[in-house]
Amino acid sequence: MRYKGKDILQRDSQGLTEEEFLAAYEPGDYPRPSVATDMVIFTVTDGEEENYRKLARKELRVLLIKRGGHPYLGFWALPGGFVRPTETTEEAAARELREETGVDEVYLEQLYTFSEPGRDPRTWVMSCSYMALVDSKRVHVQAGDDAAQAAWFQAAFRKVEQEEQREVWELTLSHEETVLRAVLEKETGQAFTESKILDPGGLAFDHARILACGYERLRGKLSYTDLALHLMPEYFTLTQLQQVYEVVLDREFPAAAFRRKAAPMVTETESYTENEGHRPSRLYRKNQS
Amino acid sequence: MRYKGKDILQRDSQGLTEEEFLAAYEPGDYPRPSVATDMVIFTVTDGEEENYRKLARKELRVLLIKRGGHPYLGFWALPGGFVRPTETTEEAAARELREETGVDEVYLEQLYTFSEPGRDPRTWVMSCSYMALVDSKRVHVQAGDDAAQAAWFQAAFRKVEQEEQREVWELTLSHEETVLRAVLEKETGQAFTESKILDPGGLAFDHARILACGYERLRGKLSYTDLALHLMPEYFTLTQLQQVYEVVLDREFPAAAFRRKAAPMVTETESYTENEGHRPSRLYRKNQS
DNA sequence: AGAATAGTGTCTTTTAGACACTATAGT
DNA sequence: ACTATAGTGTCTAAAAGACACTATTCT
Repeated sequence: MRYKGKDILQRDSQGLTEEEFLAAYEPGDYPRPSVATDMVIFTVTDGEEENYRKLARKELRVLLIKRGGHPYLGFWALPGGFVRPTETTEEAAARELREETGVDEVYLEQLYTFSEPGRDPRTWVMSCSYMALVDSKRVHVQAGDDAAQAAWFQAAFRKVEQEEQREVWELTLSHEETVLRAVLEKETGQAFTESKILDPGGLAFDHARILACGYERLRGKLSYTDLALHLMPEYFTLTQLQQVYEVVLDREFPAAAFRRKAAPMVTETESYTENEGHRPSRLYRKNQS
Repeated sequence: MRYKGKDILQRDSQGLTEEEFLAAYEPGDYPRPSVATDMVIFTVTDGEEENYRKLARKELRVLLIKRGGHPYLGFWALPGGFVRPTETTEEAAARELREETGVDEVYLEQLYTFSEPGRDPRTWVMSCSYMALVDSKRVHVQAGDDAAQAAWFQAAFRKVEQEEQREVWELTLSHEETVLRAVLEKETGQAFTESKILDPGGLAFDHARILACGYERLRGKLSYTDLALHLMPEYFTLTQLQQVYEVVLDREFPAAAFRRKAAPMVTETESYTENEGHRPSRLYRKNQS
């Protein structure tokens, strides 16, 4: 008896108990979709230092994989793969993440399930998408089996047009010489799940929309959760944390107010940065728990 | 050419163009799950009036269907059904909603995709869940084909225990003589998507968890969006709107502050309530757009 | 000394809540 | 006149931003 209070002897209109029903059950020939997971994996890295005593600017990066087979051969795509019958979509995502980046035990959050019948030209494929936040120091990218090439693209996401009811957003992804520029349109007030891809900009499938959803979720939750801490290494300064907020939200914060707001979610340590060419900064860590 | 800038003549490692590849493509025999949608349909109705001149208290209600076949024969379940290959999950949800309640063009939002392999004892079934918000005046419940009985259950959702890292929540659903009481446990800070069902309380499958997710989403978004307006009829008073906030969030608001906050999302009309046994109240409507 | 960042104190502005007060139809 | 709700004005408290000022290490 799987279920508290369930009357296992109750019979249906055919006179069968549930046990008998399940023993006789044959999956009908309703059509079934393939279900894949696609992942938006975010990390924050240091950009170029301009000057020995200036701090390095932070950059938000996303992992993309260059497709080595049809469809979308040669296009850049989010890492992902098919879900197996013995695992949840989240376990599938965690498995893919481990295979692609070698990291385990990272923050993982389901974004949205995309199910437009024509989104994969091969067959009926739904994509259950996830967002992962990883500390760049723990990542070692490995090209997977079917991946021709994997790279961390610097990401930017900006509103480029604002009309009465309609907004146009541009997602720019760059890695060395390669620059991908996707353009999406959405209704004001609506989420990017309903957005229209005006230009996929070299991204495979509907991955521009999935990326936009990941960006939107990250930005939304940053303000009212401690999500940003999952992007930080074990020890970090409050200025580094502030820079992560600034690069993700694409705006600046006054230092005094930021420190007041950040204080309750971090724990102060007795360590300081050294040899930075200026006053040392106290190191903090995520709150215990 | 489906895709701007796509080089349709590029050949893969087998020497095939994408067109040739797709023509030759055979869906492999990877196992595929069935995908269903389950819907948390919320509405707000007037409770009993105690007194001819007192206002009726608002009640939050959820539509449940009594299962007429195995598995979970006789249990109460969320309305739902399987997704067809020609539609998105959202279209499937809208179709179910139309069949069950006769309403069209309502607010519909994807919640989460549940994929635990054992969640349906028949076979591998993922559930892409949706939340719908409908104005109770537009609803006419019709029992569907496979539904023995459909009913609007009054819903309440409360935290009943709070420990260091763990919270226990109780979901109470009542309709006439029937009272369902589900109990869920979750980690503090985590969402109900990851919660554990301690007692399903007479709800089928993992529907207690799906309901909890719907409640959580509704509560979360109420504070920073105009979601509540989808639960309102065309014309309503600010007090009615306030009551919707109060019944959903299970707390009271000071009227002056509430009216300040609500003002920007509604448009004032020149109509007033009549024959209420006290001072008439101005009627408002959702903002144009 | 000078550069660059770390960190704090305090003033102002904004927003949410408290609360008293006035207004008005219906019986 | 009384009941119950509608609606507003104003004070207070809390939080967010502005901004000036001090502190500290490395070159």
